[in-house]
Amino acid sequence: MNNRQPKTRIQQKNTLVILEAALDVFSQFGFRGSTLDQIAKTAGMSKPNLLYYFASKEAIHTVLLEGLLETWLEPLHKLDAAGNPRAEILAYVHRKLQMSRDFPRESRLFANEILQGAPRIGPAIEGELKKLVEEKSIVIDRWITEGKIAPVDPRHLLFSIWSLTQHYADFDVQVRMVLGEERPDPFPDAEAFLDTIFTRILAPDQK
Amino acid sequence: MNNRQPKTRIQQKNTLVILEAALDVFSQFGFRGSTLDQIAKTAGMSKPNLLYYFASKEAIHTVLLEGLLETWLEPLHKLDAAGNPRAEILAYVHRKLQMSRDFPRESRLFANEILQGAPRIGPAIEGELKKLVEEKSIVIDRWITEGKIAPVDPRHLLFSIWSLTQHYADFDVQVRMVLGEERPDPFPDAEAFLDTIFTRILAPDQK
Amino acid sequence: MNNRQPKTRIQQKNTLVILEAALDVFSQFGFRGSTLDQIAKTAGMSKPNLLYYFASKEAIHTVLLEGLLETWLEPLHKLDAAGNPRAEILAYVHRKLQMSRDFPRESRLFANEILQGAPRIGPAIEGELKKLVEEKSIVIDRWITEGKIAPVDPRHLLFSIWSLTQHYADFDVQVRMVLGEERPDPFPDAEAFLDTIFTRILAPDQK
Amino acid sequence: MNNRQPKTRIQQKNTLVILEAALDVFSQFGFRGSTLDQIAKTAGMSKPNLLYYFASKEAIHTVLLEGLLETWLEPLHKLDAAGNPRAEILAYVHRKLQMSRDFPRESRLFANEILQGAPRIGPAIEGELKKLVEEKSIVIDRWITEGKIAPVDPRHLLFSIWSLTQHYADFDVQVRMVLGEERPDPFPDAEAFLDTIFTRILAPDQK
DNA sequence: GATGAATGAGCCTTCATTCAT
DNA sequence: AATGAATGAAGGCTCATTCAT
Repeated sequence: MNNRQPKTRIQQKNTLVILEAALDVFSQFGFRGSTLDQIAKTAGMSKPNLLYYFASKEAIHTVLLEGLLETWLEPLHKLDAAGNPRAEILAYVHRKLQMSRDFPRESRLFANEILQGAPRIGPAIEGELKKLVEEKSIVIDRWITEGKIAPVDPRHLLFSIWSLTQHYADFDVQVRMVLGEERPDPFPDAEAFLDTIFTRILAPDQK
Repeated sequence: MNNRQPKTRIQQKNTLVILEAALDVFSQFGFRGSTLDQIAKTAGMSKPNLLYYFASKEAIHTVLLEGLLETWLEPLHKLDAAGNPRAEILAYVHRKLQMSRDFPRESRLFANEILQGAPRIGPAIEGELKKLVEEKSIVIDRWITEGKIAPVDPRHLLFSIWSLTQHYADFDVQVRMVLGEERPDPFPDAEAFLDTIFTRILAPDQK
Repeated sequence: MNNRQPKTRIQQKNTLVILEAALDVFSQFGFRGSTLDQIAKTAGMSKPNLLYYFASKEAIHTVLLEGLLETWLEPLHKLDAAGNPRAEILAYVHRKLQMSRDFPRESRLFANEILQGAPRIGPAIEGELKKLVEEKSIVIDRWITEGKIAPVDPRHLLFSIWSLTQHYADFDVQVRMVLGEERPDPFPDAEAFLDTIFTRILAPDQK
Repeated sequence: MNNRQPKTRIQQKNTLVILEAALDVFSQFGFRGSTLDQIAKTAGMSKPNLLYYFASKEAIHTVLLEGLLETWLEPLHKLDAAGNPRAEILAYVHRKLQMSRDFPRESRLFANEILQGAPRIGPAIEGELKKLVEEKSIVIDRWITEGKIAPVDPRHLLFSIWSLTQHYADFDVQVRMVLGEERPDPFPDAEAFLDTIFTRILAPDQK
């Protein structure tokens, strides 16, 4: 069963069920800390049946990671050099925060991979991500030169967007524990907060 | 070896060597992804000897975590309600960034624990950390009321400090990969960047 | 599919294809070292389809073995008490060598079974084969008494014929490796050699 | 535990116990047909303890095979070009038969390896064994030229010695079944038989 | 007549832990 | 204070077999 394109409906369904379960487990415990038993149990399937659909534990993990970086890059791709600078950056912040809300497990899967030294996704980071960051940094630098936004290191600006938004996915448990149960959903406040601070950071007429 | 206070020098030394090695390993692979073999090898010790000093794998991990939150809270404790508001907050940012530079493994150990759902450190977060955040939030809120800093959600302000500074430890691999080898040390730029943005965020006379 | 007599042509064909593939695999790796996957792949068939034709892995093996001893005995059966003694024995040697050339896999299947302690074919050996050897030994002993061939232990004579001829099937790999690639077919030389030595062994007028 | 030279007595003992047990099992079922469970049980040890002494199933098998070819070649090495031709060859036959009697499992281990296509010992056969056979074939050819022994293909003569003697180890089960329980030890008769036939084969004054 | 789907049992190996020295 | 020796439990993966279609 190495077919890239599942044929029957049951195959499509089970492949998705497995990936869903694996995302649950890998995003929490990392590759080495996760077991096929956990994934199988979460997927409601026997362990050998898992391996009927994927060749190995590694193969499941690889499939999950393969789609990940692309998904991760996409919001940054949309940053439009021709658009309004501040609006563009704020929109990017919003998109990233939206992803943390909608795909927190993917964010944690990524965080786990990086924490472990990016053994699998490293090449893609040194390749595609680095290239994209350089492209967009040029755009941001131009915006600064044109006086559209306040001067700021474009690379670290991007890092700050990543860390601030992904924090609400990766450290979700901590955020909720600290906020307490009276504030069950941190995202509305987070969105307002990020809006405020990036507006201040980028406002061009400052000293 | 359940003694709280190691007696001989060699015991003290070995205890430290083990904790050092365990920090290396746990911070990279998480609790479940790490093995005693790895720790023993890193510590240059036999596996049974490890367990002569600590009762179990769990025990080593616990000792590491126990000291951790305290270390993590300390810079925030120092935030002085009587000091200059902006200077106090910027100093806190500096201290936290300094910790990311000097103790990146501790930061990753913490990140791993949170990613896994904070099974061990959860109570401390819901207890001490939450309480401290509430205290300091009151201080910050007062500063805002007094017009010393610009209005901002104090809790999310703290989250932003944590995420922005810890990012340089937890995602260090990614940061270095994206910056490339021409910028071998990201921290000086990071410090300047964080200084800039927090100055703008907190500047009181904005709209 | 427990029918002894396959009905349709396609059934007959597939049964043969499976036995052919199984012979390939079993003769090389023995019963326990062989897998249905290997056999199915060699047969160009799915594993469940294999088991549609044969009840189990064991069943395939049994069918192969059942026909085997009969095939193995047949050349000895032909040893004619009324024929010319030396010619009869030499003809038997020839027939056995011919079988090593034409059915090496069957020979190796047999060798594997014996090496493993003859768990399945044991009874047939203690029964039919033993009986046949005793019969023919009496014939050979008579020939010796009559001075037609030189005196020799008839049982060990038969063993020697078996070992010398089957060696060219069972140890084929070694024989070819030792002879090297300049002598691609060992059988012509083997035939001449066996002819020579058995002629000398049986020549009656020796001291 | 990859030390070539076991240090403690218990290590020496256990290493030997394991190799002994592994020889039992591998010689009967081949590499793939054997399980660590069988070996562990035979050795009276737990499976993990086996792997404390040897890195893997493969490693045990390798150690067994490594010593094997050397042991197998040694009797042929002793074939002395300066000795009495017929006596030398008969002595070689005796030595080989003696080995079949004393080390039948080693013989079967070798047979299994060859039957499976010599995947591990192949190189040694194409190397050392082939070279030795060529050397000794030259010696035998000289003996023939000098009229000391009857003309015969020297390579096939060696094959015949191997097959005739090893047969009493590899096919021991069959030999004993055919001879029945009245003749519990086939070796004395075998020795006499081989003596007789090789004497006749090599007698120089024949036509 | 054939195959996709599924699994209990087993296999090799690793792991945390224990015991004896 | 330290390590060689040992193991029950678990982990990833394979295998023969079954079931449904």
